[in-house]
Amino acid sequence: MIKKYIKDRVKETVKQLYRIEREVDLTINEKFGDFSTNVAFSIAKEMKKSPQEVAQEIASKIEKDKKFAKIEVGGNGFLNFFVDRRLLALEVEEILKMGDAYGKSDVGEKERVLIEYVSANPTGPLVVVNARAAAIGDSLIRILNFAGFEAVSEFYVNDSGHQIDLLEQSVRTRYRELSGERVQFPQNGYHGNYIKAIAKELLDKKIEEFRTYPVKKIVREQRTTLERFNVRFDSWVYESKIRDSTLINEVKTKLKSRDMIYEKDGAVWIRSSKFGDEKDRVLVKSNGEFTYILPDLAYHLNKFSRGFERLINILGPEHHGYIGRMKAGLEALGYPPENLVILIAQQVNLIKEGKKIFMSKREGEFIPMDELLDEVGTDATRFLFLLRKISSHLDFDIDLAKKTAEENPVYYVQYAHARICSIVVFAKKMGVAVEQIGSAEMSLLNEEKEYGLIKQLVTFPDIVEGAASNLEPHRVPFYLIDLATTFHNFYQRYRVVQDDQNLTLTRLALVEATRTVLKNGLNLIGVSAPEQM
RNA sequence: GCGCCUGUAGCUCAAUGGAUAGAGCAUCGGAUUUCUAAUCCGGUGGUUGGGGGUUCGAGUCCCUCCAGGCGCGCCA
Repeated sequence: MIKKYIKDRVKETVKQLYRIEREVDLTINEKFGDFSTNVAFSIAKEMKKSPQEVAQEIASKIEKDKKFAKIEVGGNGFLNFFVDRRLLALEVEEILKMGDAYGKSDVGEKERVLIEYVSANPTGPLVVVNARAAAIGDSLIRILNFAGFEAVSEFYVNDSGHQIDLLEQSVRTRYRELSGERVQFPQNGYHGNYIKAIAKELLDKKIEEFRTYPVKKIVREQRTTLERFNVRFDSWVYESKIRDSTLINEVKTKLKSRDMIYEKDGAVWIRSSKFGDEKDRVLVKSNGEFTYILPDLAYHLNKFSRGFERLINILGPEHHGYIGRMKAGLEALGYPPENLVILIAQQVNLIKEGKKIFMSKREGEFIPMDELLDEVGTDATRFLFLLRKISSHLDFDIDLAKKTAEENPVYYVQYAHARICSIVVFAKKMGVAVEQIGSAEMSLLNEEKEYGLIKQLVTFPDIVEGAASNLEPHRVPFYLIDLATTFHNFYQRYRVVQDDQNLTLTRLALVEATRTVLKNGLNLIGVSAPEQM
């Protein structure tokens, strides 16, 4: 907990000297000591002193602490800490002791968060774009829970409305065709082959159920695909249930009592423009049907009523217009809009044979997620999608993905893990008492590369915290690549298993700590940590 | 026309407002009698789309222009 120690020490000193509270961030930069902070800059402004002056004051105050070999003030005002080597080495013991729990924290303060993602219409198989949302959502859940939040995942099944009517008509038509009738295919119907397969199944089983049967089957298949992708939802909520409940009326009544709805042109409107939406929206069409807004508001109210403090929705870019509407709607109902966070996972352009593919589920042109998993694999696909910020647009060349599956950095990280496993196996074979690494003599660590590895390891908890509080899962795989690089470099330069038994045990402890962090990190992004490759 | 997202090395992408903008791929050159060469080391490669501003400090924030993507329905 050396980083925490430095942070606390600086915070405490700042408080004593200037009577103010400051958060302290530590960064690693090889050129400037072990850990650095820029805390003096912000204080300098308030105290009307120069950053160097402030940094010097803090440094002088801490200097007598034996835990630091040296504290330097950079020319511009950075504080650079040089940590006592023995202390750094002890961090390895800490990691081994914590094991699977290393990196966990309680920054989330048990905040109850619901993440809704994928939520694809039950009108066809999941496609490649869904994989991006799935990878992001599932990893966020894992990261948030590791960081002390209470995060739960949910899939909302839109099993009502226009698109389901179309699904029903499409299946019915194919069924009749198969029965030998000549029928016209519905306009805007779903053309995919899976529709014919379902119709065939119905015919074989002699079931004439064109609505609930296809929906159930498609949802079941979507779930199977997600499980293949290491994604499991805590709950599945059906739009039909929300519509049937008393919730819709509650929303209407509540809006009415707050004078948030009115009638115009035979339709019922919500005054969403009062809360920043571009314009008012229709809730009930003049033909009496609901638009999607009413059930969606009811659904979000339902989420809040289950005790969630923050709702996170992961949506595609074509839905960004939805943000203003939904927030305005919630505000009209008296809920603070900032409790709804909508993450737009930017689009995935599929490139095949150098050309962008126009994807339409309705026309039956799309690449199923299952095909991607067959060809690229779960680990590589997850890593590939997570290796980008949520807001970054992404051209996904499926041919290249297949071809470069072997060059995927995920294998680089996994290889580091497998390598360590094989070192341990080798050590055992050589008669090293591997089970005693817990009591290895850490002061035997003596090389800068060894300390460099430790410094990288102790950064992991910060990475998890940062990824959680900023909702940025990509920080984890990037960190893992860095860690693997540091490890491979160390491995190339120094032998772990060698003549000196004590040093062997010490280095085994170091690489085992590395393995622990690699494994914990891979687990956070739902990627496996193989013991051999 | 209005709104959201994006623009960083040849390509794909990083960089809580912090020190000399970093990785991978590609390319060029090296490393293994030893725990996995799916590895390591080094070289080449940049006016961070253009222009202004804010400040101790801007790839990051503000304004403006340019380019690309996506939205702007009583569809979801």
